[in-house]
Amino acid sequence: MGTPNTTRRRGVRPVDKFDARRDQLAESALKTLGELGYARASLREIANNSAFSHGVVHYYFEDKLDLVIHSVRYYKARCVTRYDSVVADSATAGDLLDAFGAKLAQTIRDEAPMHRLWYDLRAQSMFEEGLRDAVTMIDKTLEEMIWRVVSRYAQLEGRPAALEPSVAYAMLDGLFQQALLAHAGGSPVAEGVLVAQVRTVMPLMLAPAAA
Amino acid sequence: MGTPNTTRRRGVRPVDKFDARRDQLAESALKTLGELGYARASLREIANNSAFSHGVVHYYFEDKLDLVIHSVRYYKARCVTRYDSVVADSATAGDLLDAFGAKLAQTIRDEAPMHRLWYDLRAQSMFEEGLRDAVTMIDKTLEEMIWRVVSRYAQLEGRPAALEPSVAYAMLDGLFQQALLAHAGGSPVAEGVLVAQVRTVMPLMLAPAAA
DNA sequence: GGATTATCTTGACAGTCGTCAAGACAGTGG
DNA sequence: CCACTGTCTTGACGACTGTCAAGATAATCC
Repeated sequence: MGTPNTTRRRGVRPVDKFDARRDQLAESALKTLGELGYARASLREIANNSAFSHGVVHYYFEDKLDLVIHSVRYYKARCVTRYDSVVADSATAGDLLDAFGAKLAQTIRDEAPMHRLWYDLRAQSMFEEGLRDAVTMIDKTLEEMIWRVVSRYAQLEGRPAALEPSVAYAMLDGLFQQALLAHAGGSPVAEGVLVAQVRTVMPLMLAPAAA
Repeated sequence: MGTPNTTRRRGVRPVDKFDARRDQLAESALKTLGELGYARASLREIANNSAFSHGVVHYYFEDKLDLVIHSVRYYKARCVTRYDSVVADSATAGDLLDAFGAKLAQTIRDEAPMHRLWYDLRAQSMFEEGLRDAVTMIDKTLEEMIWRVVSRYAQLEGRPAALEPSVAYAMLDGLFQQALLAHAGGSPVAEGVLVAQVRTVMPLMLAPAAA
């Protein structure tokens, strides 16, 4: 038997070969989790959708929670930069709204499974203590991601934002969630509706324009 | 063996004795579901928290989904009138905001398990086709419930609402969900924060006051 | 009261789950 | 070449799941 799972630390031989496998398993886990959700995605099914067998999971992870948390952290680390180009490349407030809307629509279209998994886990965290810390942390980084967009929008518009970051995030997240729900229900116009809604709501987040 | 479960129809003997037991089981199911969530609440555990044994569930319900859907429908039918007194009893816009905030805070405090269950089921509906119709329908009635508050608020304020019902609902639902998350995480101020946030956001939903 | 129905309990079924341990295999260092 | 360590597979365990069927109990009707 080799050394146990996550108690393994750098400094021993293969250094990051270990972490690379963890990420590889995380990738496969995300595929299955996005398909089936947290509760129905068994470790056997996750392993089946990978190059390995079901026993290997416990070689790289403490337990199912450890795998799931690592997986969603792994995903959100990439996902959190999704809107940075919107902030960087927009020269006017109108540009920003267009780019933001386009990215939101694309997210609904292309990454629906990942996001329904996120909402699943966030709800589970209210039941499962072990998920709470990771979820809270990720939610905070999402809030900061959204705030970069909103504050840049305020800057381009020349008016200060009138809402706190947490409020802006909660509102946009609510809209996004409804759109995802509609998309999951088969609505082909969910993304378009979301874009229009965001265009309506974003101006309300800034201090009123001087008359 | 008696007649099967839900294929039973009125017109036979006990008429509503059957439905009464269904509601009684739903009540017990809600207790367990609110405690454990959808995935971990087994039929045996639900029956244990009731006056009956685990086999009786299949006498009154087709399967687990049937029980869960009936339970959450049963709850939301009551819950959906929760804010009607806010609408009916408020004489001014300020009164309404106070009453609305107080009810929201009370809901977070007293009915947190029911609402985390609701968010759990709504997320599950994106994975489980069988939940989708019931969830969509309930979500619509919640939207209408919120809209009664918002439109009454607009009326008292003398300004028309500037948002569609779906947008108003999504925004407030997003705020409520964040508050519930914080409450579940142990924050003792979650309700108070929510009240303040709602006070900030509600005016933004109306057309700007004339200068 | 007896017969018939409705209701409820008990016990079992076929699966699935997370977890773990024993051993196979590969690669490396001596 | 041997020993050793890291990696992975296989098979098993106990527990739990939704579902169902057979029989006990209670209620109802003739």
